[in-house]
Amino acid sequence: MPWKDGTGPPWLQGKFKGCGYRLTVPRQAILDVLNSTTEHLSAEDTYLKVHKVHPAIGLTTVYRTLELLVQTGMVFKFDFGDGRARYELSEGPKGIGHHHHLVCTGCGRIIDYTDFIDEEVELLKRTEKGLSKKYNFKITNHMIQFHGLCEKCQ
Amino acid sequence: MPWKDGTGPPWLQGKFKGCGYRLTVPRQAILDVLNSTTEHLSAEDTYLKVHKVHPAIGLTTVYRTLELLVQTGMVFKFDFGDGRARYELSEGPKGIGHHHHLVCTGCGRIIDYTDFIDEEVELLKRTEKGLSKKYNFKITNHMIQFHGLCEKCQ
DNA sequence: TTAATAATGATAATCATTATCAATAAGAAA
DNA sequence: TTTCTTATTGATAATGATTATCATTATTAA
Ligand SMILES: [Mn+2]
Ligand SMILES: [Mn+2]
Ligand SMILES: [Zn+2]
Ligand SMILES: [Zn+2]
Repeated sequence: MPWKDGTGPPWLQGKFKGCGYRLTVPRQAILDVLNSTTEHLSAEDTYLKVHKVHPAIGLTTVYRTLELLVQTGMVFKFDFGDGRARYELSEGPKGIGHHHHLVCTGCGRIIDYTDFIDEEVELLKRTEKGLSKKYNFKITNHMIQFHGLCEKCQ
Repeated sequence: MPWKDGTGPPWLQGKFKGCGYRLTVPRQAILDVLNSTTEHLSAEDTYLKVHKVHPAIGLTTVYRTLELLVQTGMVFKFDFGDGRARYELSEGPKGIGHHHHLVCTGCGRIIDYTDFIDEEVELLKRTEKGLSKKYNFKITNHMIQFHGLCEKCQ
């Protein structure tokens, strides 16, 4: 979402302040959890992990913070079809970079992949440019998922 | 989902029977509604439209039927971020063919697009082949969304 | 400090989706 | 047809993820 001071899209930490938000203990803790996992955590997953270190932090705050992180572009929110939203740091030191997902419709397993990204990126750029022009749409992000059956499930 | 008699992936109508399911009045009515709109209907949207012609058909049946249609591949289920699932005939006489979506994060507007699909299709094929091999994943479908701000919202 | 305001967390409320289960409808058998 | 067997339906209640409230607490600026 819009950065209140007009700065670019920063990542993590003090970047919060660039939007006029406070980087509080709960927010820091939630960022830490997201930054130290490769899983696709639900709000409750996140809450449980945060809870181990900071038992006082509530589920409501986790929901609120995740939403804030999504709005500021620091976190991506996904729906993999299991009835709860899943969150993932959009970028970070320990995190995997930009990637797409394979979703097993059998067991729900998610595979991050970055293969073929080069070709994809090139095409996506062209596509985004064309779409932006034709539909006068300001594209800020894209989402690609492949659905199918994983090794075990097929 | 799997076709009980081993036939290919058919569309609409009597195709139901190929799976051992009955093409009942409610199911027919729901298919008719989906087949006569270009909107991305939620379960309740669908119910309301069905209700005008068949007031006896209940919301539960709409949910069940939509899920069945999704499982049999006749309908795609989407999450555009507004808290309810959206459904669209995967293919049909009056429907638009395979396409992807532009999602406005401002007002929720959805734009179907088929532009650049040729290039996309080619790349997707290659990508799917590569991913299938590398991860031993049987890919059955893909989902692409571009998120951003529409004309009005930017 | 103190004042002004942003953030938090316990709780209750929403609301889309599912589970139940008795009543019906549809297809097969007689 | 008539009967039998089973799939389907719909009213209702239950579930469960997410949000709204609101009094309390933490943070920042004066
Ligand atoms: Mn991922
Ligand atoms: Mn569409
Ligand atoms: Zn699987
Ligand atoms: Zn818009």
